[in-house]
Amino acid sequence: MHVFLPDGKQLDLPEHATALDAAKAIGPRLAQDALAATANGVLTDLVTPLPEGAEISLITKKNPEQAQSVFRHSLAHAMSQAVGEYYERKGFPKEAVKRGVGPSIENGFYQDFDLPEPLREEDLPEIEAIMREIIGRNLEITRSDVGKAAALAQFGYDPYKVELISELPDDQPITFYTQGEYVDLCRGPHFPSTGKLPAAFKLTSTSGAYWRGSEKNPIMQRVYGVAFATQKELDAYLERLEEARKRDHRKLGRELELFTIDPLVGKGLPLWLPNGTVLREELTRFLREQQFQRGYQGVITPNIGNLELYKTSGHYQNYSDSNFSPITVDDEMYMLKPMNCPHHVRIYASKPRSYRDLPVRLAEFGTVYRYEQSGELNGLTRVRGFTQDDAHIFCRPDQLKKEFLDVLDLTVLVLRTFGMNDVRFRVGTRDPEGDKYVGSDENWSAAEAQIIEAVSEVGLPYSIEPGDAAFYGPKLDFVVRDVIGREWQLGTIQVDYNLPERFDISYTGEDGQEHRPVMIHRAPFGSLERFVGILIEHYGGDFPLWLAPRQIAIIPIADRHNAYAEELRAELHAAGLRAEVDDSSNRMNAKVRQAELSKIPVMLIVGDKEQEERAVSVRERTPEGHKERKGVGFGDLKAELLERYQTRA
RNA sequence: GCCAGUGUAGCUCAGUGGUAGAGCAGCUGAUUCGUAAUCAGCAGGUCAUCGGUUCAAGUCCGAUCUCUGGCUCCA
Repeated sequence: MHVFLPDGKQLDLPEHATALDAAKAIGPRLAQDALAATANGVLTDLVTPLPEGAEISLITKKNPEQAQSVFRHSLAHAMSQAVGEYYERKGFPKEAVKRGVGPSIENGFYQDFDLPEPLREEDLPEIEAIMREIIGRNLEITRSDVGKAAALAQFGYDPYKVELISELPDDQPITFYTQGEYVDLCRGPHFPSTGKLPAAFKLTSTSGAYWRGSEKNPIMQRVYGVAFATQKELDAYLERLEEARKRDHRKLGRELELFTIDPLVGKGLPLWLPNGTVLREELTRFLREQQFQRGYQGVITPNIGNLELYKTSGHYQNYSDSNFSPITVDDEMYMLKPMNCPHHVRIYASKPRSYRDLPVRLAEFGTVYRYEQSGELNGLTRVRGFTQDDAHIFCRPDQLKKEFLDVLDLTVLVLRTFGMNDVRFRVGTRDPEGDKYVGSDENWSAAEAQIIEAVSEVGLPYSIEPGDAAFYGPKLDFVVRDVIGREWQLGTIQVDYNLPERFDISYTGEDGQEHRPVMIHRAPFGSLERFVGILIEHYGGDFPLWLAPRQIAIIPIADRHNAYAEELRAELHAAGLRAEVDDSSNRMNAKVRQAELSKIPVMLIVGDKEQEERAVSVRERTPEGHKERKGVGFGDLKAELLERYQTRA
């Protein structure tokens, strides 16, 4: 057989040759240093036969980062072996440890176990030590092909492996990887020996995980690890985690007094504190202005509705798991509203509509309630009661695309305003196998095509995710990546041919006939709770002036400057700015520190000099630290701050 | 909901069966100071809750609740 090297040269090799054979043919030094390889761009290891005519490239200790998924996978095996030895040392027989899957993942790896007794997080350092022993033993990792019957016999004690092996085709050999005493069913690829695995790894956490990801299956114990080619990369990753902890909106939410969650009020039901309320009101004001410009009309609807409303809309039947239980009032059943759309449809239906009236764009900051599983609740990002920046556009089919593009434009504006430039679009289409969908195939296909056309016209990156659609129509979600690389799903736009049908709404066309409008559901922020949660982490609590709940701290140097400070405060306040005076008996240094810790973007320091000239000394927080300006005229400064506030700069 | 962990003052945390502690925040007093902590004093607690073991429980055991990390789910 023959393969091709990266420079295009052909290399002749014996039949069933592996990447190691290829390396040996090139030189003994390369064979020594080789860790893994790619064949036709796909990662493979040194012991798997190469495909005939493949373009191959060897990965050595010079570029181990190219084989990340390979060594992470091998580290999962090393961990799996270490956990086995850990329980053997505790006196359990070898068969007591049963294993699920153990793949490489982003940043590391995990392995699922069925253990004789639970593993605790404090046991992880010991497992890690055994892993390092296994690496120290420099065990050769070998590959072997076994027949199905032999494989079943070998893993007879492990029901998970038996299940996996049984599902493999009968006629193909099953591959095993072996290192020392440890054998595992595995497709590979793997590093050539445990001694060549990088030392830059760390076991981070344990968790429960259902076998094969289904709630109906038994729960297994999962151990997570992170791993990189070099210690430097591992350190950088751990630092990033640390940074994420500092930015955690739950921590900042408490420190900056933005919101609180009180178990007596109810879990998943956040209370917005005065500072957080300022933030939220700035956001809604911003969006209201935009919506006004774009021809939206505000509406207000109640927080509960007659059960019949949700039966008509289908929400009651389709989302029974996540609705709050109905309440009986007199002889009727009511439910906390899980969605605003049924109410908005009834507003549309409140009078006859002509084709001349369309599009009708109804907007509401509408609060909805959904039963989320208790284990899912998380700060502001996952709650049971939240307010959507919701709107429903009722339009003629020929207006759909224009309306859709306008919504897309609004969404992009929103994301840009908050500096969320790293965004991608996710088009959720039908799952071809699914049966939860309502409406005709024809309408679904039309809507899916419209969305894809609009998104590609805007020219932003998008992916198509079959099965991600809502039950009533396809949707477009926006996923942003924050400053530390995490992805968040924010707003959504959904085309809906179904609700107009279910509620039998119509408009009178030019031809005098009744026609069915199309609906667009859209929420650029998604939920205000979640958006604010993400915004807190995005800015790390350092909000731009227009959003900062506390914008200006006026710091008198001594008590005799308090009156002047108060005069400035009143004037800024009258202009609509949020200013406060720190008239405590602290020294100025302490007042500056207080303002810094509260992340107040602008400090005005006033002493004798300033008071004399009706000036201020300005200290502003910047990403690098702070910036100082002395002797700035107060009138100029007020104008400057007002300008920045009003333009949301 | 499931698995594991966690819970001590408003916050951050110490307290390994024998008298509940510290720093910060708060209050009072003194200090009036030029760009990240002035000093002193005072007050603050059913150690999540309920039950058990013990002469004695913040500490050991059980149940419940909260929160955390995951899993599953997410219109």
